[in-house]
Amino acid sequence: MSSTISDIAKLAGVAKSTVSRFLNGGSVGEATRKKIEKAIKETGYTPNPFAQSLKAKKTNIIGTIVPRLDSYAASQTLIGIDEQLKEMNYQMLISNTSQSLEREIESIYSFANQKLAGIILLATEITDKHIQAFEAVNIPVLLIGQEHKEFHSLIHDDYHAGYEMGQYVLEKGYRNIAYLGVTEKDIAVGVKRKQGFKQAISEGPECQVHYYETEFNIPAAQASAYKIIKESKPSIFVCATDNIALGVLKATYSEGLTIPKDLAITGFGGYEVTEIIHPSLTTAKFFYKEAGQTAAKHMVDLVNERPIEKLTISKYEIIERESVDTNSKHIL
Amino acid sequence: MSSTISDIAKLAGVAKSTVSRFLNGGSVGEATRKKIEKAIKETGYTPNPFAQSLKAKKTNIIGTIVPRLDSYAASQTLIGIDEQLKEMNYQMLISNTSQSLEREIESIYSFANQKLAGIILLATEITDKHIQAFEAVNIPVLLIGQEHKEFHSLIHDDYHAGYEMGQYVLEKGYRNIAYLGVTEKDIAVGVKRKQGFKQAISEGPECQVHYYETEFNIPAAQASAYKIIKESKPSIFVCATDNIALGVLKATYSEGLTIPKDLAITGFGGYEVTEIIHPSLTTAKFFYKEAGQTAAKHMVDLVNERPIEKLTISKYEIIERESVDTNSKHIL
DNA sequence: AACAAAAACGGAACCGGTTCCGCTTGAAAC
DNA sequence: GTTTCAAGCGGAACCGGTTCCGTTTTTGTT
Repeated sequence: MSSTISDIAKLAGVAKSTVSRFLNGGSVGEATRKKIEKAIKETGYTPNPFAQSLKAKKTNIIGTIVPRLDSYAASQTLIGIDEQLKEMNYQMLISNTSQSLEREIESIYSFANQKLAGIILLATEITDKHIQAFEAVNIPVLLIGQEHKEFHSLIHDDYHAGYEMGQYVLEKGYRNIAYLGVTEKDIAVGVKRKQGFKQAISEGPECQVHYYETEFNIPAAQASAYKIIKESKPSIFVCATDNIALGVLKATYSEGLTIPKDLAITGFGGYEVTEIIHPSLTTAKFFYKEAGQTAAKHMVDLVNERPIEKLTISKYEIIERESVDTNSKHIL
Repeated sequence: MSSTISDIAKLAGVAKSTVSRFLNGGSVGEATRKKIEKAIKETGYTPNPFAQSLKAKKTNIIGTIVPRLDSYAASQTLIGIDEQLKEMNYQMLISNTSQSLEREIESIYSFANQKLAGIILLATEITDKHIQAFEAVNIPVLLIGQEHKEFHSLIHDDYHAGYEMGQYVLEKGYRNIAYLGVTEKDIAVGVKRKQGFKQAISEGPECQVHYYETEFNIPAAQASAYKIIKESKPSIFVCATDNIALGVLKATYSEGLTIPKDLAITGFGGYEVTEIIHPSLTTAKFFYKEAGQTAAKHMVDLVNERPIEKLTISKYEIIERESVDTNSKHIL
C-alpha cells in the first residue's frame, strides 16, 4: 500500500537519508534529485506524519477548545481560526466540551499529550484548575473572549460596546430601562458589558435602570422577561447577549406587546439570526470570524516564539435595526 | 519533561517490554505490577501517541468532513458524532471545507495519509472524484445526508418527509402552491424531497403547483420569492429548506403580507431558529444529532469490521407551527 | 597539477512505543 | 522425582522518519 521512505530510497537507488534530505531541502545533486522525484511520483509517496512527529516531538496542529459547537459566536470563531491556520500550513483540532469546565481541563492535558503545538481556548470562565493545567503543560496558550493577566488573550471590546450601547439607548430617549445580564463569573459578558453600560448611564441624564440576571439560554431569558415585564414595565430591554434578547422577544410576543412601540430590545453579539427575524434586532456586533483569524495568527507567532501583545482587543459595531424606536422621544 | 516507557522501565527495574505488556494487559506478576504502577504514578507517564500509531499503523481517530460549520444541521450532526465517538473512546477530527468540493477530496486524501480509522462525510454531492478518492484510500467511509450505492450511508427520510408535507399542505386546504426547491445535483434535498411532495400532490385533489429552483442561502431565496409572489400569487410556499423559508419570510414581510393569512410558508430541517421567529415556522424536522450518533456507531462498527446495513434512514417529524393556517379552508 | 573547501551522499543511531522469540521458574501431572 | 506446561520476563527487532557524522566526489584556486 502506501510506500515508505525506504521504498523510495531503494527505487531511486540512494540512501534514505538522501531522500529525507531531498524532502527537507538539504543538499542533493541534480541527478539524484531527478531519480528521487521520479520515484516519488511513481509511488505517490507521502511521509508518515507519525514518524515525523515522533522524531520532531512536535506537531503543526493547534488545538481549539470550544464550549459548544452550536453557537454562532463559536462557529464563526472556529471558521476564522481554521481558515487562517490552513493558510499558514497548520491544522486545527477541535475539542467540544459541551459546556463542561472539567472537560476543558481534560482537553488541555489531552492536547498536551498529543504534542499539539498550541492551544486556543474559547473561554467562558478561567478557574484555578485552568491555570494549573496551562502551567503544567507548558505549551503556548491563547484565550479568546476572556482576559487573564497570566495568558495571552484576545477579547472583544465588551466594555466599550456596553458603554456605547448605554449612550445609544439614552440618546434614543429611553429612560425606563431593564438590563438583563448574566452571572458575573463570566467577566466579559457578565461584568464588562454591564460596567460599560453603567458608566454611560452614570454620565447621562437622570433615568431608571433595573439590573437583572438570567441564564444564557433562550427559555430562561424568556421566563425572566415575563416576570420583569409584569413587575417593572420597562420601555426597553438591554440584553447582555443576542440569545437573551431572543428570549425577551418571544416573551414580548406572548404578552401581545409590539416591538418597538410598546417595548424596545437590544442585544450583544451580532448573530446572524438577529437580522433574519422580524423585527430585526438592534445589537452590538462583534467580529468573531476576524477575531478567530487574528487569534490564529497570534498563536502561530507564539509557537514560533515571536513576541506578541499580551492582550488584543477586537472591535465592535452598534447595528441599528428595527427593535428600537429611533424616532420618538420616550418618557421625558 | 514527559517521561517515556524506558524511564518507567528503569524506575521499576524491569524491561520496557514488560511495561508495555503491563499497559496492554499482557501477563505480568503481582510484584512487578505494583512496581510499575508506582513508577507510573510518580512520573505521571502517558504513552506517546505517535509512537503508538507509528507501530500500529492506525489511529482511533475518525475524520469528519463537513461543508460548513455555521449551519444548524452541520453543528448538530457534529455534536452527535462527537458525543458518541467520545463514549466509544474514539476521537473526532473535523475538516471544514467551506463548501468546496475540491477541498473535500483533499481532505479525504489527507485523512488517509494521517492514517485515520475512518471517514464520515456530511455529503452534499458525490462526484466521480469522490468515488475515486474513497476507493483509493481504502478506509471505511460513511456518508451522511446523501445516498450512494457503493458506500454506506445514513440519510434523512427526505422522500417521505416531502410526501407527508404534501399531504399536510393539501389537507389544510391549500390549492395554489409554490414549491421552492434547489438544484437536482443535491439528490436528497433537490430531488427526493420534491419527488415525495409531487407524489402526494398527484394522489390528492386537483390543484395548482409551480416548481421553482433557488440557492441555499437566504438572500437568494428572498430574491426568488419576490419574483414568484409577483408572478403567481401563491397561497403557500413549500420551501426545500428552512433557510429558504426564512428568505421567503423576509420577502413576505417586505411586501407587507401577513403570515399565514395572506401567505403561508413551510420549510424542511427543523432548525432552532424556526421556533424562535415569529410567526414560528411549520417544518419537517430532521434529527441531526441522533443521526450523528448512529453514524458514529456505524462508523465504529465499520472500523471493527462488524457488518452493518448499507443504508440507514433517519426519521423525521412534521412540526405544525404558526406559519400555516390550520383552520381555514382556502381556495376551493 | 596539486590541494583546499564545499557539496553530495551513505551508514547508523535515535525518537518511543509494540511484539516476537526464547529463556527461566514454579506448579501441576504422572 | 522427572516431565510438562504456562506464566513471567528480558532482549532485540521493527514501525518510518530525521539527523549526525564521516567518507567520497566535485568544484574551484593558485
